Amino acid sequence: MGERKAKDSLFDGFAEIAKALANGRRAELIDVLAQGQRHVEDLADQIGQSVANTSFHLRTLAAAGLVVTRRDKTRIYYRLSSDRVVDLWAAMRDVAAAHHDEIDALAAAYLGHRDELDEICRTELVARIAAGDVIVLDVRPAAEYASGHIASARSIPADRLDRELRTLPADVEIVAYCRGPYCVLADDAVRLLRRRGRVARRLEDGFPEWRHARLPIQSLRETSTGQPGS
Amino acid sequence: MGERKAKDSLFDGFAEIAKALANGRRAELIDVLAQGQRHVEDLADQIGQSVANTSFHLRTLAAAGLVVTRRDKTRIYYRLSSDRVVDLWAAMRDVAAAHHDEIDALAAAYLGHRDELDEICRTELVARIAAGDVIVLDVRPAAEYASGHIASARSIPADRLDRELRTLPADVEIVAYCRGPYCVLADDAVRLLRRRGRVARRLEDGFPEWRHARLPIQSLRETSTGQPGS
DNA sequence: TAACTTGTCAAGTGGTTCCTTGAATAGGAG
DNA sequence: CTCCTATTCAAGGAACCACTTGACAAGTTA
Repeated sequence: MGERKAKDSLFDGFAEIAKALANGRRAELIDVLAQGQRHVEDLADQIGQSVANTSFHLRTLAAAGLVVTRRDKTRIYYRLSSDRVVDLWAAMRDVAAAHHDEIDALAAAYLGHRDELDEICRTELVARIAAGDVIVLDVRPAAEYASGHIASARSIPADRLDRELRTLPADVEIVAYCRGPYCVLADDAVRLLRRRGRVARRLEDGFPEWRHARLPIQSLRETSTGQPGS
Repeated sequence: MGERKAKDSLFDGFAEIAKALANGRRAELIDVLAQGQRHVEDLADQIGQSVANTSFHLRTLAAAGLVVTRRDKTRIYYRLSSDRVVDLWAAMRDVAAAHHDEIDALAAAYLGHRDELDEICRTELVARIAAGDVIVLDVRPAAEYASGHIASARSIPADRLDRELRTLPADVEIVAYCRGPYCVLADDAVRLLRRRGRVARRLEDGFPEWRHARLPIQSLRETSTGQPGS
């Protein structure tokens, strides 16, 4: 094999990784899987696609080595093959946010205006948790909370928040968080809480970034869920 | 616009970034541009493609915001739009090396066996440079050396090394470096130097990683070349 | 201004990707 | 063993992508 051809093949190999991420639906899958493992039907529902199509996308990701599977009873669970994939996904969002002009407009269209939400940064939240004068609220779906969440956080999925609001003490500030910087769940939660007269803010980014910063986390059913090692 | 549609559009936007990298030739372009700016004809030569096709690929990268252009006299120079793009490229290679089984085989086919080359790590090289008992050799093309190189390094492009060997003192260890972990230039240089009876090793990774580690660098023609700010 | 250089555009061809529909598997449950 | 459920496979059509060739555009130099 010629040197040129060998080099081309190697870089085609690198490009395979990018190809796997080069589709909006697969990007959404990575974003969901960054929260923890999920089964196919669940993922199909998350990205709003047919099960067949979702299965196809998952195989594409698996072929590129970005996700791996595990069977548990009748379900097949997919998860990211390592934290490196989370880093890659974060790097992609960073570049997109910094250099792809359209992204700002698209993010605004999806997320709405964020200026008034007063994000709280991770270090400040750590201090507030230590001081004990704040409630940390995980508004992601229950399965994601089970897979791993901020230590001492309480779970109220976004779609049940209005109903379960009464179970939250009224005189303590609430900090809501969700999947990451491009997830609406915490934004919507903060807006709802404020309409109901609570003092609420949004945590910067989301759970994967908190874990990446090696801040304290917990998970339910430690053995069967949780995140990749390696 | 529905929430689903807005979310899909946003993630399609992220996928645009990956699409730009989802081609081996474009990946090679990024790899070359990580060394510094280059003009189109030069880049076409580097990736072994026609100027027209190279121009097309460069526009694709530019549309995704990964590269920007600057005209200088009759030439148009492309460079990466920021260091974030270098990070993204590094993250991609990391994931590929860790999870895509094929990559190992392809890398071996292109690079040959590296075991015998004894890489030296960056921190060790910093100490050896301070001690002054080593020659650092940049074997990349002259244009890349001019755009930026390890402080105190000397430039002898790989294709001239055999002829200019005599200008190197015989009793000092030589450390060669090039573009990065997937570049053959330093490997070939070390092999050649050893055949000629010199003591030589290869630096881990290459120049972009050295710069990323914020270790001392220099460049010629500081104003017109060099790397992106931001 | 005219001639030249460099880079981009346009059209065409062969190949690949995405998503839908409907059928096939592979395990677990009864 | 048979049924059932979750997932995967296969076929097909519309859309998109890579690379070639040859023409065009935008500057620079004389």
